[in-house]
Amino acid sequence: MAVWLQVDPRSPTPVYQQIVDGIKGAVAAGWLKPGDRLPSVRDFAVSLAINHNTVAKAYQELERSRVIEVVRGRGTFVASPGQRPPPDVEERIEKLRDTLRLAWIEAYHLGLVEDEFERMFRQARDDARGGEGKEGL
Amino acid sequence: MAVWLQVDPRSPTPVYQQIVDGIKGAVAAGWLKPGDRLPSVRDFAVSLAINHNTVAKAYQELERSRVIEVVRGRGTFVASPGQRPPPDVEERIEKLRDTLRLAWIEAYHLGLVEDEFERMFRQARDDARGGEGKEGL
Amino acid sequence: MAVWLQVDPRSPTPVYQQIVDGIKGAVAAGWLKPGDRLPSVRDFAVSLAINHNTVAKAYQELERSRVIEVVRGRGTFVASPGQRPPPDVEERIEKLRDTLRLAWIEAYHLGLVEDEFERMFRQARDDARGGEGKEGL
Amino acid sequence: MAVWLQVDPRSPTPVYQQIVDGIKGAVAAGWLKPGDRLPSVRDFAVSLAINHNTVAKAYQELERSRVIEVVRGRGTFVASPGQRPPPDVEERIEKLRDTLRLAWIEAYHLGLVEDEFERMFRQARDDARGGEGKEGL
DNA sequence: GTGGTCTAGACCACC
DNA sequence: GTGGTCTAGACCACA
Repeated sequence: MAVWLQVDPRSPTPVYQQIVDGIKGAVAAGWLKPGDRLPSVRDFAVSLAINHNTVAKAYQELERSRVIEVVRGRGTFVASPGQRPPPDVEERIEKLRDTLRLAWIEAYHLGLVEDEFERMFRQARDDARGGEGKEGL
Repeated sequence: MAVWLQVDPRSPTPVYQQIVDGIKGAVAAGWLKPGDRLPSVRDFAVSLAINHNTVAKAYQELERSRVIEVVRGRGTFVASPGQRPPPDVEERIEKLRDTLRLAWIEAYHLGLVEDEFERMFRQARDDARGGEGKEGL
Repeated sequence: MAVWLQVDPRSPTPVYQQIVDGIKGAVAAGWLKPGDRLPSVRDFAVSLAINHNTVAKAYQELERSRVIEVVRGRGTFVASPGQRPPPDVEERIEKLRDTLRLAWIEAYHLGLVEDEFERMFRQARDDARGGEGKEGL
Repeated sequence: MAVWLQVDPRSPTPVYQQIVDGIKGAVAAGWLKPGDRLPSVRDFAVSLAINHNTVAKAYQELERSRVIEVVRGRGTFVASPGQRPPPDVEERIEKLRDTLRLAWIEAYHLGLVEDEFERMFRQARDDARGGEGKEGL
């Protein structure tokens, strides 16, 4: 419960964003379930070897995304999915649509044919659902 | 040849990246064909109303991606696809794989079911292939 | 006498503040009348499923606001309105004035026109006076 | 253009929130107009005698509220109202409704009669519209 | 020069 | 104990 997330300070992706992605992924894969408690910002910061403000920023973003819920003075918990959808679902879906469009373009320029890319797409689904552990199947 | 690309300085996506995406997209859609000549850095900068350094940075990135070829003294041209694949294809494919994985995760948190997301994926392919004009079919 | 107040630990509003608001609201709506006895700190804490220190803090604040009166050894009672105004009325009125000013500003940024907002203001009066039960009319 | 906002570090309202409120107020009053440029985070921090991170946090919140727009590398500008409403308008309106309800309750406990409070409400509108300067009339 | 990110260390409110 | 805020100072990407 303290090694399931790693962070690369040299990545172009901001560290707080890596945490956001990591936790969203853990929830989607079923490793974290609604009601589960996340480490405190300071504990998490220690185990990730980063500053606690960075974790706090990630938690705030995750709360805005309705992935987690902060209970005053008690801690941070995984939210129940679908209960309160994020306020900007529409925009996020539009952004996701654009991400897919750009992915197709990138695939074209990397010389991937349609079949290959569709296989990659389905493989990515399995990876997102808990690759190694196969929890999502 | 100067209105097919628009750039939004207020977007969170860097302007040079918008140019890269725009040109990659135009090539993938078939609007730009191998051998077509691109505007000069300075002309392009003027018609996009941005700094020419920004266009230069985009062209550099596009050359590294083997999407365009700069012929000193003659101009900049769309490259033939697949001739000289970019040196870091492996890395780029890995990044693309990760993009798709994150997209599945995001879809989960936006409450999209598998069918919806797969439909979105195929729709994105058609959009990437020239949406309105249907050139790519 | 124990279900008319609910508290949400996940709300950004501190729990003790929710209690204060709830009791002030119940008094203003006429659900609680001068002389009515409030639950003991410990009983209230049990029925709200929270720490008793939190209830105690709420009661302290309510006493400073002259909404309730604590009679040592006998219990806690709803005070008679207007008898002993809180010592800092001026300050509180000034704060209320500022709240209204900020509300107008927020209304502007939410695109509400003057009429809409005034209607909302009057509707809020009816809500404060006991919404469903109409006791305050 | 550098003294129109003051900040009180001892206020219970967070400093970044004071900045947010101040700028929202200046826009609502007409002191700041769409397209106007705001001071850079660092300049503003100096003139407010606070840390630049605090200003940055306020700017990010204002951007989420669609009150300002950040143009990469160029600066921060007042947005055109109503163009892109904030993604969570519904929730904000609900919160505003609750604010008004609580204001009525508070008014009751401060011994204000209905007429007085309605006058205060209209006075607050005039204050929000640029009190001293009367720009909004 | 602009905003964005991060660190190290501090204080505070709340429970 | 929890998260939230703030400071001082640093580095980076972008235009």
